Amino acid sequence: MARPREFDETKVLDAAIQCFWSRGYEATSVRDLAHSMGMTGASLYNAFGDKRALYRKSLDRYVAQNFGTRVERIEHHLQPRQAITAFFDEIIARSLDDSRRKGCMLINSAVEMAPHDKRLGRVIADVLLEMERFFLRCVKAGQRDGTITKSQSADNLAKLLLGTLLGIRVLARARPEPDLLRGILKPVAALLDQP
Amino acid sequence: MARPREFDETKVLDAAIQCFWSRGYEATSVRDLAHSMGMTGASLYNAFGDKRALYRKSLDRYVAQNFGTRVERIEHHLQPRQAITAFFDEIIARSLDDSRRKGCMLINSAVEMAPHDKRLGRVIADVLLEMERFFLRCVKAGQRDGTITKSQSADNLAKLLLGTLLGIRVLARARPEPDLLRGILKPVAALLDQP
DNA sequence: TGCGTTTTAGATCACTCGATCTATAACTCA
DNA sequence: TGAGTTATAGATCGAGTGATCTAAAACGCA
Repeated sequence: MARPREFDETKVLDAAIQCFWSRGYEATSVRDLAHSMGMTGASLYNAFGDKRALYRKSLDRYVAQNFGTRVERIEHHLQPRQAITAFFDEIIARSLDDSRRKGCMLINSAVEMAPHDKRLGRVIADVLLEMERFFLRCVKAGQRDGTITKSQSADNLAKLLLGTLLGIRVLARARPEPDLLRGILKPVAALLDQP
Repeated sequence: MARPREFDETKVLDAAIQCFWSRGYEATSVRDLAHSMGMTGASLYNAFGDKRALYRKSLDRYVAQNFGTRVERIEHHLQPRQAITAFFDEIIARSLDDSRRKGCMLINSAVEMAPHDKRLGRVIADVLLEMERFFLRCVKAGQRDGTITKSQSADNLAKLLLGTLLGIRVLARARPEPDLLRGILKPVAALLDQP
């Protein structure tokens, strides 16, 4: 019983993601956002609250679209050891095919926002914990079916995989060299495969 | 034959480092900097050029003070395998004893600045390459004296150590948990020690 | 068609941004 | 001491910041 919105919320959120993802939070102005989202500042504030709330919504959607779907797709279609390989192959391919070096928005957030915004910091930490749990499920399953080494605890191997993921993603922003990123992964893979 | 500066360049640079380190480049204003450095904006511009040039000088000094001296100290006083352990022990201790979660200014720069500032990006990439070379020297020496595995190439092991370093440093900004950071390192150490 | 509601668009708020100007103060050397 | 040089302090520049206000436009329902 009132005027409906002229914009598609998911579409304008995707535009906001692109802004925040490539420039970060501080370097993105509300005018940049409004222009890219095809709306005026007033509409933006009316629909999303303030800049920080818009960032939170953008990050939530980014995580759901990128991490959520990928984990589900990989975990349901591959054996545990292959799931880990596939996950990292995709990450490395993404990092190398990223001409603007945007990296991963979640990890960028972990660096720029987590220490200064308590609430956002918790969200980010939770997602990183989910990632660790994904790796942990893969490692445990792999240890059960004999495709992953039992020489190290599943907990520590999962933590190593999480750390390796962040390392690759961050390093790619400054040194997006195929040999470097793949070289990091090789000893890790060898460790997992060790009898 | 003119009026000498009233400030100590190294002291005001240290103050600038603290600003940029804890808040990042974009979120730090020139007024923040001038206040922390105990000088006016005009003097700041006169002495350092502009904000970006000041950031470069701050980062240079940060790297020289933190990375340069640590590498030299560790590499000259310890055996190669112990040097790697000591390096990471120090990094983890630093990450856990960092109540404001500032992390590593160089790695923060790699995320915030490297993709958007070509010149600074090269500087950062060069330092990361130096770090890789430090690890490479340690690994090669360790492989020679039998304290580090030869099951993996020294190149890849050095890359792994660099990636692990970045992973730990970034993860600590969102999840500064002792078990997590130490857990990452354990499988890496086991891999190095493998016969 | 008019009422109530909500979203628009554009102007504008006070403030802060990086950067600069001017005038004064502080020094060296002749 | 006075000429020349440089650093200082404070005011201020235009542009841009996040956020808000007002008024017009677009709907559903009576």
